[in-house]
Amino acid sequence: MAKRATQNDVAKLAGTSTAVVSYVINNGSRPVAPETRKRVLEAIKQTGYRPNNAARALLTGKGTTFGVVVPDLANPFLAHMLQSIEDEFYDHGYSLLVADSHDCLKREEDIIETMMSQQVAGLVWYSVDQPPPAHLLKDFARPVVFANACTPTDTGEVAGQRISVLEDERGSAAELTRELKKRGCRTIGHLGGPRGRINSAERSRGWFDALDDGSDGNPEDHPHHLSAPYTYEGGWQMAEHFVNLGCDGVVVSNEMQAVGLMARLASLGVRIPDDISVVAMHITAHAEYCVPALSGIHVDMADLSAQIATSLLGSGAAATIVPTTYFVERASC
Amino acid sequence: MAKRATQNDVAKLAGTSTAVVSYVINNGSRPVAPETRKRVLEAIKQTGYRPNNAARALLTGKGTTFGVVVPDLANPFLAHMLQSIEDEFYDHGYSLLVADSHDCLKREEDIIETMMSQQVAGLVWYSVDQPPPAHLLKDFARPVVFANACTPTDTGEVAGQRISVLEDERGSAAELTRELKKRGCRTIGHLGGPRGRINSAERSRGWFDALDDGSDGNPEDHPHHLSAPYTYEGGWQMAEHFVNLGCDGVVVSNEMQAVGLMARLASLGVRIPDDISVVAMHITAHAEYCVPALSGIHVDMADLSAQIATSLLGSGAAATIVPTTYFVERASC
DNA sequence: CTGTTAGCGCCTTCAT
DNA sequence: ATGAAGGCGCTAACAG
Repeated sequence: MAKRATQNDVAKLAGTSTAVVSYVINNGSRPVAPETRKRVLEAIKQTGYRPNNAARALLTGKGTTFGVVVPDLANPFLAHMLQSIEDEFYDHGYSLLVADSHDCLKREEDIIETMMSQQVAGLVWYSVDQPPPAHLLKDFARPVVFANACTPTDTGEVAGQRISVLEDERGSAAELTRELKKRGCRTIGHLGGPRGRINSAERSRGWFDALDDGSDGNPEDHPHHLSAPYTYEGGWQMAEHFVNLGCDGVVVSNEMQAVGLMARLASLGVRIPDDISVVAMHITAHAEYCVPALSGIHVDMADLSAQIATSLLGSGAAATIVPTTYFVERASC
Repeated sequence: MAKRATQNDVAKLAGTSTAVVSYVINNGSRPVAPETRKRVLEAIKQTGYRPNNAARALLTGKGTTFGVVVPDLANPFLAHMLQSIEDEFYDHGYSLLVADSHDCLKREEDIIETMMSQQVAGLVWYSVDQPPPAHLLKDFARPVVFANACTPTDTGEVAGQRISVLEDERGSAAELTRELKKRGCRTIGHLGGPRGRINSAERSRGWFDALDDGSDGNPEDHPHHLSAPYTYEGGWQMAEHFVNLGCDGVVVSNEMQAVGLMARLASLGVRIPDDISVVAMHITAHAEYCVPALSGIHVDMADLSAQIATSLLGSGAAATIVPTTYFVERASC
């Protein structure tokens, strides 16, 4: 095992000191004579030297790595988000530590702890529950983005900057409902996520707002409201219920659910959109290739990740991020 | 910014030395008096101490992080693979550094370099091209899994252990083709990945084997062979060509392509499987919820990641991994 | 402009 | 069973 070359090796070969090598690497931190720089670069090439990030992180207390925590890597929306964020951070020379909480609070806790241990320079946290257990971040003196905040997260007194992504999920769900109404749907149901989650509740509330059918109280208690996990299977299971309820339109809170629901409707011989229209929150490229193509709310992910990167890397600018979203009409409604 | 507690703080509070704290953490590296251990654990809790992984990595030269490199995080197959690997490594207390090469060689190179800089303890590498540019790993004295090796990767003399995932893609593609024949398909086309990639060529070869129509030469030159990127769009674009070629069956080399292809066929009014049957390589949970449900080759991902983790963590056991695959029949054929 | 030096937090001999 | 001390590779002072 050929040991990896160190700054020392390079310095020796270039006939200079390790400090100068450091200056050359961190291009521009200190002026270096062009001739010396050249010798150093040559020596680096010769030895195949690569800086040791662990050492740098130890010294500066700040790694070149950001952490990303999501509840389900196999969810196309989150996969897309991850990809987009990775892209952005790659451009800035940072790496990503990625973890999947599997929608489990206990595991999420563990992951956050580990990330802190790993000296990440910051965190993107798509939390399982809302509001996120921000106390886990106590004296984590690095910026954190709450990727699914919905509502400003009260983080109290903390060490590092805290940024919330404030998407108007309620407004979007209402918009979807109105789009269905506009197309003549009379009985519009809603498929929400697991009960008790605040972001799911926001979407239910939006649907309820636009329904405006005179009913009152908790949207989740409305007869046309159903709940399921954010999975294909979840949507599949609920499809028949909507048919039985006599719905001619469904607002689905998640793309995976919508795909499962449409597949089941097809197998039941229910026509989309003739018999039932379907629209969904947070659709991805996948939606365009459903049969029929799925309509719904799109998030401008490139824009969102750019904003996330900016706040995480920049000097503590905006404390909230508002994603750009828009309704995309396709054949499903 | 409350500075994070160090071993020193813990030692002081427990009235002992940092060495003992270290012993306690690395449970069992050295015997510690039960009573002392208790005091130390108490002090850890009090101070909120968390080991600094950067320091550990610097000292031992080996981090608690593994790298994963894939060409497209938004590809459901790869997303599933990533999730499965993450799961496995989480269980063993390791974190994952994830990067997306975007199917770009230049970027892949860069990523590999970065990962080495980050002192990863090993690498899972789903390479853009085949064979992978293994020279990038020169004197990387850690285990590496070539996740899409197809054929044993000749790595010459290297520092660390090199493991190849040898899936019989050729055999699987042939199996798919035979399944279509069995169902009465007469003119079976193949949609391959980008030309020139060896793993795509393997699949084409398998289709060609089973076609057995007396034609000769390079499968990619067969009139019923088409190529497209591994995307939804790629499949969509090619659908009409297969219709024009008079195909009544298509073996698709990738799930995303298959989804795009089926969507386009539906929009053309072509019935699946009555007019054309479709089968695909490397399908995921998604396939079950296509309309119609997509048939194809499934990879036992839990098994695969377990094997990957074992070889990466274990003491240099198997140098090759053979994934378990099986054909799943659904409505698309 | 360049060299010297002092640690960052941790683990691992070597003593005790 | 425990403590003291050295050093992993690097950067940030501080000299020159």
